[in-house]
Amino acid sequence: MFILDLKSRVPIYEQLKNRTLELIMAGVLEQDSQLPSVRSLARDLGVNPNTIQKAYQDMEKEGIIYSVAGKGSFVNDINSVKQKEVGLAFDHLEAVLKQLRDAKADKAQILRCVERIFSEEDKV
Amino acid sequence: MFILDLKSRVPIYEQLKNRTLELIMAGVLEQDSQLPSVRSLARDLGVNPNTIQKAYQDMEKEGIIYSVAGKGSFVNDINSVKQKEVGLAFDHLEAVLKQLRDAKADKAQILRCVERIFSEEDKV
Amino acid sequence: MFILDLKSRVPIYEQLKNRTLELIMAGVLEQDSQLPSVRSLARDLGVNPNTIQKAYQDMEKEGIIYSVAGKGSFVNDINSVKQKEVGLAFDHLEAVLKQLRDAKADKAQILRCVERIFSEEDKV
Amino acid sequence: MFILDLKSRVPIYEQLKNRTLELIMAGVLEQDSQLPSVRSLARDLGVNPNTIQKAYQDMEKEGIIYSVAGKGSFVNDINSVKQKEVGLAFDHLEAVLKQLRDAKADKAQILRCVERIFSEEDKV
DNA sequence: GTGGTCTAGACCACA
DNA sequence: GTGGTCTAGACCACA
Repeated sequence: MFILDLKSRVPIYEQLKNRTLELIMAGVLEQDSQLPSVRSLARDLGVNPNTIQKAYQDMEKEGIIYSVAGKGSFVNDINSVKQKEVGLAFDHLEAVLKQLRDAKADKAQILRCVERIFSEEDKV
Repeated sequence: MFILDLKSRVPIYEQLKNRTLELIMAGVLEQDSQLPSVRSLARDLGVNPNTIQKAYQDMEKEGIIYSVAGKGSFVNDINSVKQKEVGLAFDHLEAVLKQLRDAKADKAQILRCVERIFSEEDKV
Repeated sequence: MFILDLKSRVPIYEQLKNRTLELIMAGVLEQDSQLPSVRSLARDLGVNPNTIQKAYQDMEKEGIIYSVAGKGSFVNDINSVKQKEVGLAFDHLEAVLKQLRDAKADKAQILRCVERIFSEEDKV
Repeated sequence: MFILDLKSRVPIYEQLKNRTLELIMAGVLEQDSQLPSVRSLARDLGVNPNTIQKAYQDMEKEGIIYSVAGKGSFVNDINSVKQKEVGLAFDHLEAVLKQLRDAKADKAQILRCVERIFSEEDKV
């Protein structure tokens, strides 16, 4: 479920956060479902527990997950997370569209791209 | 023409590269037009010459500009640069669209976004 | 393993890149093997860390190595590197042969040279 | 006869020297033939006369040409020049062959390369 | 510990 | 003047 690219320049704890968000957005991780413990995930991924810890702490600060002492970490209310993610994605969309417009890209090609992506299946 | 956000986490030399690409894509910097010299730009922006140097050398390695000692730095053949940039932008577009699709975003809203951006003026 | 000629007009960071390529081509540095850290190599060679950094970053951009902050620098997929290097060497060979041909050099002498080099041992 | 690549990183005065040597090696410039004057060549090439001057001075120091005050610059004894050039070319040949050998390149392919180059016409 | 960014400032070759 | 190389040393994020 969690896969890392150790060669990537993206920090491992960022990869963990991104992957968790992906799993939430895709409905794999549901509200209040438990995340693997810091130690077990560190062991499975062959990574320093501090790195997992940092990812979890970040996500807790951002309201994505919550921790219960002695029990573990759990997925928080999903709707607010989803809403924020979609908002960010629309911001990115705007930025890319502006870039394409300024580069005199073909609007029709962009529309075809939208149709194509939305007619494909989604896989996580 | 060149503006920096010193508070940004984006490295200064990256900002310079991005800005130069923007100016090229917008047609402000034309083929073989001369860029400000390393030292003069450093002075104008209040930045160390080494930082400008790094941006310029990066861009030279990427084929965006060419530098000749004793003469200055100049914009390279623009078509290949433009083509590559548009290709990258479409890659980004695809990624964002997939993200929005997986998040069950409204396709109609995306199409409205495209129309809106393309009906606005572009400013550099 | 790494030796510098400080008197040479060839920049130090270029010498480092060349030497690394030699070690890769000779099979001394294998895929994913770790290079000395920027600081330790700088100390060993009596050179500023920035100079090592420049060599490593160049090689990373050229796809020869990959660097991950906090972990180190490692040799990348070797086959593509080897292929490119051999291609370049053949280009050089062609250029030199043309020069010799134009200078009316003796073809037999060139062939003897080939035989001689290929009957010698290679040392790295 | 003299062509420059202003985008090249090779200094202009080096390009001038290389081109002059090429013309000598190809027999276009014969012994005691006169080179264009510093001023006229500078004008023709759109280059600073100091740059031409530097190339001529270098070549005089290296024994390739000689200057007569008030008359101009002339090609020196050609045999010694040719001999030195061929010597250098063989040094390059050896270096490239060693590189190819260490990279386990195919000797037969190298021999075919020799045959091919020597069966082609030479053009200056 | 690791690599990445940046400043300050020197010295070089070239035009 | 131009860009290119290098030193010395600081501070940062990440593992």
